[in-house]
Amino acid sequence: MDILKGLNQRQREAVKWAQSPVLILSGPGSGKTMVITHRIAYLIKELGVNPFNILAVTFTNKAADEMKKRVAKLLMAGRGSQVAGRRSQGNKRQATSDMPWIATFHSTCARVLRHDINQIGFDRNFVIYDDLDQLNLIKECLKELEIDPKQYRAPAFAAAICRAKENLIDYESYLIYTKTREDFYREMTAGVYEHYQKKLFKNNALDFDDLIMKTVELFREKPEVLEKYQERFIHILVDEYQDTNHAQYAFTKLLASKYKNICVVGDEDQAIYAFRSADIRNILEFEKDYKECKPEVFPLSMMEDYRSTQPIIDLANNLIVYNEERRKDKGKIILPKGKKKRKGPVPVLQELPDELEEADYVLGEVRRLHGEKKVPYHDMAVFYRVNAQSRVLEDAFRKARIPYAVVGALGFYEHKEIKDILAYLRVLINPKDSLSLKRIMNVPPRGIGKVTIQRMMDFANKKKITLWEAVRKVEEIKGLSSRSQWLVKNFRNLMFKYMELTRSLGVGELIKKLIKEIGYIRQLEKADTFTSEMRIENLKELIDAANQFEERNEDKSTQAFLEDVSLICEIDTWDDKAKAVTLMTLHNAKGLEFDTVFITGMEEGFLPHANAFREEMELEEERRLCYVGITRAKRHLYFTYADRRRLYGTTYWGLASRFIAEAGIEREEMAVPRGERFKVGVIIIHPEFGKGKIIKATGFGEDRKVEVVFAGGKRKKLAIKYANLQRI
DNA sequence: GATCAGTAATGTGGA
DNA sequence: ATTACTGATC
Repeated sequence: MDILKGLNQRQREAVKWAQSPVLILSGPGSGKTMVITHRIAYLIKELGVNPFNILAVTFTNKAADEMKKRVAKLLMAGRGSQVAGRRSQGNKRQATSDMPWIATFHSTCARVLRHDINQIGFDRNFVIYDDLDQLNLIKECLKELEIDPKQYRAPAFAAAICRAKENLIDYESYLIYTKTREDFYREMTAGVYEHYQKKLFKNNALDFDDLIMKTVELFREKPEVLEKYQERFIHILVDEYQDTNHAQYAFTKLLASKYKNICVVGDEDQAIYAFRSADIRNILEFEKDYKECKPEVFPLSMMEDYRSTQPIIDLANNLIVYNEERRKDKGKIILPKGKKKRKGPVPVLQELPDELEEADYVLGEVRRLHGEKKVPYHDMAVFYRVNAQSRVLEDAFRKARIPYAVVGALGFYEHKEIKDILAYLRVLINPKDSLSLKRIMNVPPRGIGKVTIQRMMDFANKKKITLWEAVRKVEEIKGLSSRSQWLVKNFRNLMFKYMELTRSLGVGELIKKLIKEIGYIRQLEKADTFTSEMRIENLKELIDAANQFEERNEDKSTQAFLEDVSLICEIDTWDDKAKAVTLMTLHNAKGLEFDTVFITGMEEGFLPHANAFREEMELEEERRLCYVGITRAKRHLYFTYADRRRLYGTTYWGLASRFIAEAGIEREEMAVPRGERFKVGVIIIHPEFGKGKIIKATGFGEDRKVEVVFAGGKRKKLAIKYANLQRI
């Protein structure tokens, strides 16, 4: 039973229980990844499940990679002794890989669609559009629908379409929905959505949300396809279940509906993606969904924390009880491992005059901890709510010559030069991709200007053919000068040549040759601007990445490479072994841990963010975000806020975040004037309701009123004058 | 047709 | 502050 070694009782149960759907509620630092990986290993080694029949879904590639590594390690250990006991569960025909399928939702769906999307009338060679491509395509739609892009913003349509897809609402449904109410704007959105979707189809492209939605569509429309995958993925595990949206929920539900061997792991207190339609109810109501879930056993909650010291755990617990939308059944506060309190330094709260001094303060502490406490740089992180806050911090780190790494901002694959080259690859694979074709036709400049491209597009629209076909038939286009035609023909020959080469060359070699032939680097050198050098470096890195991809993967095709890079996100490429302090948003911080954590910008309007003030639900999400931040810290934790903060060219006058008081981080100066006894954070006893904590306080003296959360979760507004409260 | 300069619009979080 | 778009100039 070596797989169970080193696990506590709860964790063992979670690993072993294979007879029903399983919900595991895992608090921060409770060994969630360990449970998932050990469960996978247990299924394979102890129960004889074929790895081929296991699917584990995560939200980032980084999490997937980490999980793969750990599973591989577990499977390697004691190899040989267990193999004899392995019983294959069907699917003997198919090649058995030693490793289960561990990947993100998006790449899992992409893979399914690569195989079977033709069954619902799509081309299997589709390309994947990122959000910038999406935005450009929507702009095209607006133009064609003659909607004034100044009056109606393209990003607003993009967001609406994303939200719709995340909830599995296709444009037909969206249209029907709008018909039931008189909403001009929604009707317009429905029109854009329809047009956008048809254009995607013409380009043979899918956007991110399509990957999930089309897979669900495929499963629903083709039961035989669904069954194929149900037989393939007999055991399903989902990580970060609290962050699944409706589409992802439907995907897992469909897959699991046959064998019901589904194990989901999550923590609603760490749900921070409602803004992209993650639905916290998925985890709150898991047992309703899966009736076979044994309520006497599950949910299994793991609230023992192996990560943080007691003072940090206390703050996290203090803060999170202010949220109402939580599962009430798990007595949910984090407990230190083994009931033994781990001592540690008291978290620090520091007020600063402005964002520059805030950065200086952080730097000072980084230096001190590095020097005095020997905390390595890579074990420290600075968190902030919005990406824009990173600039000042970066400057400070650069000046101080302390190594740092920013996660976020502009990702490698979002750089213009990289996107240009990738657009070439896309067209080579899928010439129907008119958006990418338009992008590269004159990059680097080869004399094919806007007018020429517009004429070709008009021609294509008139003849109902794609832009690429228009390129092929350029001789037939009237109104183009012979010079233009000649230039287009040259471009066409170039593309023909590379379409051939795509078949014979590896993707690394292909990119290298292509960049050279089109003179991309030459043109950058000529431009010799501030960024040229960096861009050339980036291109070299791209070639590198392609070569590495070929080394690492079985499928070395350009197609596979494109898919890989399309689905990479920023956190995936961040290397935590680098000897650098990490700067990132609170959203990116989930799932990570550091010895030292700085949470900066603890101000009303930033954390909680001003856009979250309207609804209690949104405020709770901000609180969870703060909770996530706090619980990343193993030992040292800092909060900073600035009285005055310049951002986006304006000055914001900051008030200390309400979360500071809620978490019970007190500074002397923060006490209410005239020494009010009943202030926020104070624990009281009420003669009728018992023990509670003050979460809001208004008025002074005789008029003092407080809002209290009582132990059972009840909230009451009380006047000090009448309610006989005792401080404890 | 390419390039540059000035103007206008925008700013939460992300696969 | 940065970027996207427009119009004027080469």
